[in-house]
Amino acid sequence: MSGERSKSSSSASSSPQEAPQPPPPMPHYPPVPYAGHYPPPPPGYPPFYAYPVPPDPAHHDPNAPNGTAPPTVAPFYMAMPPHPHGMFYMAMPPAAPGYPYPGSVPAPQPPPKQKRKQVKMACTNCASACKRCDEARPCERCVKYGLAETCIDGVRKERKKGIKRGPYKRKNRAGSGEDVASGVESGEPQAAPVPPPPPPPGYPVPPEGYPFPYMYPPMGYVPAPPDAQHTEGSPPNGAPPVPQFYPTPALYGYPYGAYPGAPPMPYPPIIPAPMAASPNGAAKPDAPASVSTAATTNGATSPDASRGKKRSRGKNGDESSRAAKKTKDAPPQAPPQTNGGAAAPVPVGAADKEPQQQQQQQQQQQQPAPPPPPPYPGHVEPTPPVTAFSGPEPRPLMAAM
DNA sequence: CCAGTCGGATTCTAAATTGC
DNA sequence: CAATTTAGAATCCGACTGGC
Repeated sequence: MSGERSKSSSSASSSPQEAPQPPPPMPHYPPVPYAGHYPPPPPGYPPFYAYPVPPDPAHHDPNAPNGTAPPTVAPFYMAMPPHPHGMFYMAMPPAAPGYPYPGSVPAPQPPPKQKRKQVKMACTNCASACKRCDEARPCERCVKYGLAETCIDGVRKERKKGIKRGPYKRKNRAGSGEDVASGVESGEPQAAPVPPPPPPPGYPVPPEGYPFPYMYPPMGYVPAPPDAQHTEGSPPNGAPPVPQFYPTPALYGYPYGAYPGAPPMPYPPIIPAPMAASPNGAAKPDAPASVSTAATTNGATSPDASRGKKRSRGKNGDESSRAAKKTKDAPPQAPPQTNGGAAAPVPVGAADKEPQQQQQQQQQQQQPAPPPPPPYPGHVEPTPPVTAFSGPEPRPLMAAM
């Protein structure tokens, strides 16, 4: 995208060849004075304790990409308090509009960009310089540069007439005028609020006004998902895979110090599964990698990356090029594609995936039965990098009842 | 650092079309 | 004829360069 600051010529600051970057260091979690056993105890253990994942060379996959070493002390896992049988709610804030991660932290919304206001007619000087003008004559800029004498309005070219247009496509107006009025500034048409699904049979109804979504997870341990991360524990020679279990994500699933929006922890190591554990251990290189890649894809999307500019300044393009630009009515170029160019860098798949995932999640939430379908109920899509969580403070991940 | 240059996104606005 | 849609034209943001 874009010349990316074609400074490459001026300052070969960065190495010419993009060497594979090591995965970003794991966030430093504070040491936890817990020396509890590992893996976690069965239900009934004391609430809220954490422990480091012990190094386990036996689980180190020598073939792991990037020579990923087995985790030594991080991540920390935090066990959650036992829940009363029945259910618990996982409080999740409603997804921000357009944010493909329902239940996660609202996307860091950039401050609403102020709409550009332009003058009806820029003076000739400003217009030629492509600079901001104002209504005054002489305009501010001309005064500043001593061009007050020549600060005059340009002449707006007459619009072409007789342009044929196709049939107009009516924009769906939500019927009421109020709608239109309010929609002007609010912008996107908001999807109708979806009523929370009723709790599964046998489960109590969540309290009035409780934030949706909530979960009715199975208690205890659930079978490990048929996830690539865990398939390696399967016995060889085609024997049926040994059922592997691990706690539900609510009981077990967030790194110590997790905060809303933190990247999801990889599936924890298999627990009681007899001698079968993922060679990768808990720290699949994907986890940190996801952070790093996401960081580059999302937050770090350099501002100019979206602009795709190519600046080829002709040496002598001074006024000739300018003239060429200003008289660009001459070449009947391809239609400017009014809106198309603005194509916001929206992750193509994301928008489409969102409803599906939501639906899937909801469906799964309505099935309290232990056997979870492939997409693990608590499965969290790789959260976008939390570059700056500006929330007041970590929210309780869930509220037990 | 500042001014000049300029590609292209954004905004404006008039012509074309629709609906009452 | 007013309202609405469309698209041509203008504005100007922001990246970039060169001079001081």
